[in-house]
Amino acid sequence: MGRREEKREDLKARLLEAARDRIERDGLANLRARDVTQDAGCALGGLYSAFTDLSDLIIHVNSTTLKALEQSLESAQVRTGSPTDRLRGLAQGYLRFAMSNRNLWKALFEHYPPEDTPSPQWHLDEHLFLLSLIAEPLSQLQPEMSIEDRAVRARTLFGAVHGIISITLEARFVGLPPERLGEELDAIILMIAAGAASLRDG
Amino acid sequence: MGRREEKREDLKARLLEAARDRIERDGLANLRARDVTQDAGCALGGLYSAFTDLSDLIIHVNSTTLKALEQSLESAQVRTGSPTDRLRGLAQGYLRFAMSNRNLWKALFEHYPPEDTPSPQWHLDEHLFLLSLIAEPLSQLQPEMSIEDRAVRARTLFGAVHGIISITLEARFVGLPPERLGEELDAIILMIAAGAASLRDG
DNA sequence: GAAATATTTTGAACGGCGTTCAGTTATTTT
DNA sequence: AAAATAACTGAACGCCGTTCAAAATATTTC
Repeated sequence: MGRREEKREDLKARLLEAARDRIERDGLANLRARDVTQDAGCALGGLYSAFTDLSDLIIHVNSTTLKALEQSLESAQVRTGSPTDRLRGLAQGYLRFAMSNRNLWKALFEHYPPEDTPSPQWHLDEHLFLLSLIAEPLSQLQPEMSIEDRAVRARTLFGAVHGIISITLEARFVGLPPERLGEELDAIILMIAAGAASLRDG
Repeated sequence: MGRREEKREDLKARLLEAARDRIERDGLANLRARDVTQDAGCALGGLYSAFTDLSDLIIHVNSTTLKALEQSLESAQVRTGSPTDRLRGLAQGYLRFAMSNRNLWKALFEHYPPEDTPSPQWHLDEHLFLLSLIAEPLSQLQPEMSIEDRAVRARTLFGAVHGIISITLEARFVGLPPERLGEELDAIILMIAAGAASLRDG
């Protein structure tokens, strides 16, 4: 029987859960290898038999966070209504997720892998669903745009929405009053959609 | 004579310059107290007589970067032309500064002070010029808006522009192709301005 | 099932880091 | 010039991620 593989997978799962819980509770900056391995019930070195290093473990936590975000955005009714309303729904859904999973969400962007080991391609690819969710309503809003241009524009829109949310929720320097985040986000999407239509139709 | 104060100020200046150079060359993540003090020609402990700690030194570097950004944005001809063009100029100026001072610019947002010592108020206040630069053309674009709402909206616009630039220049996950950053930024500003006008005028 | 072999788990030890502080040196005061 | 005061020095501390020889455990062989 694959008794060995079983235990290995079990250890990975326990470490993943322990790391996730720690990040959720205390934030990524307070994550310690010693804490995680203690919570997972293994020795310090065990981390390095299950994962490459702490960065690899964090990437796997971020991977589960991205899957939860994907679920959250797809289960919202963002596939109905006008293109503009769908974009608004996406932005509000992203905001809702960020607010109710703040530390996990922040960890998505706070973690910098060591310079000699960039994020693996499979993890980079996990972000693409975000862009396809945006690109779809965009194709109705700006049907004359090429697919490539739309892909670029989807990234631009994500950057704008993410930027507004993150300067506020990271609570650094020039953030908005949090209670106005929702309306401002909505206003910007409305302006962009209206502007796109107005520039398109002359 | 104030020989003591002189030397103290001289040490501060040397440390500041050394830290700035290191950040500029190698990025904030590679800044080391031992490197900085060696470059500045003092012992390791000297850092802690001139500044509270390394975080304090970084904040002072970021302060000089903000002043340079302010200079750069104000010397650009962003005080002429239509409100929309002024916003476009600001966004392009911010982009230009970020690209030609990438590591210093990144350090503005990469540095997290220790949790028990948040950024001092004087440094938070140094960011306000950005908002006032934005708020001014905004007051022409949306004259019916209250001052408070405009201040909030200025933060929103900054977040959007900064977000688009930073997801690209930080080269993580969902960035744009860098060569299209300028045009996308411009397109978004144009859409927002056109959208604002169109929603305002019906 | 026992011995031999292969694999995993363990945690003390390592090197690098920011920070401290007692001892030393330099400056100012009397 | 002596005393008083401030500044500078760098070895030492504590914390961190990571390694790896040794111990524990699992698997294979006979």
